[in-house]
Amino acid sequence: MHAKLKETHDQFVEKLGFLSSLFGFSKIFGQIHAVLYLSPKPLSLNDIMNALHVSKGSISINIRELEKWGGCNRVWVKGDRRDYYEAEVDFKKIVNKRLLDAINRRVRMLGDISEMNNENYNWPSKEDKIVAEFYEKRMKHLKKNQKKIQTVFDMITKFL
Amino acid sequence: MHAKLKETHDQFVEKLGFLSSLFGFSKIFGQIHAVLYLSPKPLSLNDIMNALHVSKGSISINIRELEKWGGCNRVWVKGDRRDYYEAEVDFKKIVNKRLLDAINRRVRMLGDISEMNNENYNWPSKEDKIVAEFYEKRMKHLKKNQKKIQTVFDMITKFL
DNA sequence: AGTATCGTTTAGTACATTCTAAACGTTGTA
DNA sequence: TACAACGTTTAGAATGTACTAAACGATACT
Repeated sequence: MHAKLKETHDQFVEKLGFLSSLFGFSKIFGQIHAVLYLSPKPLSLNDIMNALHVSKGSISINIRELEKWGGCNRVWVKGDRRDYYEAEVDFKKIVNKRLLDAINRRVRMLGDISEMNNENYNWPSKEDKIVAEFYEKRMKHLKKNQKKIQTVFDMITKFL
Repeated sequence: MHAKLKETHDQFVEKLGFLSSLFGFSKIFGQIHAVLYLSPKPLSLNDIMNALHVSKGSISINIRELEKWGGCNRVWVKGDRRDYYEAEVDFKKIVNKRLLDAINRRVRMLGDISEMNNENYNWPSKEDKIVAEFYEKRMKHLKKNQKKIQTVFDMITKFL
């Protein structure tokens, strides 16, 4: 392959790997997707290994993670024992499959926290009652904001 | 303070710390915000230190990080040398200040990557030309999706 | 001036993460 | 049945991150 194309390929892989790490995934995670994304045909573990120069075990683990997140699909090549993978290019599928779910779980977690409350408790001291009321105020405030975030994510889900 | 309130407090701190770590921040980062959020009055470094039982240095670093992200404000208490902090409770401010910027930077990075191209290059071999065309196709596809994501984030910015 | 109290910085350490290399079980093949 | 090729798992190493404790400079007070 021409050196110029190799350079384009490698730069793309590197940048997507970096971006992947910024989003809290591992670097290889993004790099594997990049390699698959730039390949016209499905690739085996060994192919990816040669492309990235990382150990087989590391790829094995990361590609399953990538598959879980909907970033690639396992394809069957007739007469070949190896597993082949191709990049999932439908952005909608990638996002919908798990990403929005994951974020949603976190947003709902906020809602759960805001459910914590000490209302209707008979406080022995007056100071405690004041603190309890302040906490209650905060919890309500939190719940309000959580609902707003929830609305935003519902909007996104519908838009994509 | 009543044991029941203490428990509410500590659970809230723990959960927000956990949530913080899930979003890629440090645990303490979220815990500090939680402590400030549940305090009716501004707190000093020492106050937070006592509340969380972590070293002063660690709090110093993390609270400045929190301040950068718009999660708290430094307030001046007349006649007191210490720095005091209070939680930023305006959710809009927290998000707008840096969070959306940070995400936007990443989204735009995707756009930059899609600008990589080998168009109008005179390929010596026919195979290289085919690969180059495939790469070009992918870059266009990437750019299309990047624009979609960009639109979503513009929507969010306007909504919040 | 001398001292005490701030917040910051830093060197070292504990911890978590992520990789490699090798062993492993499984499956197809001679 | 023995062997080769495959993907997975795991122990250990390398790396990165996050904390503590202590030193530090700056500031207010006596």
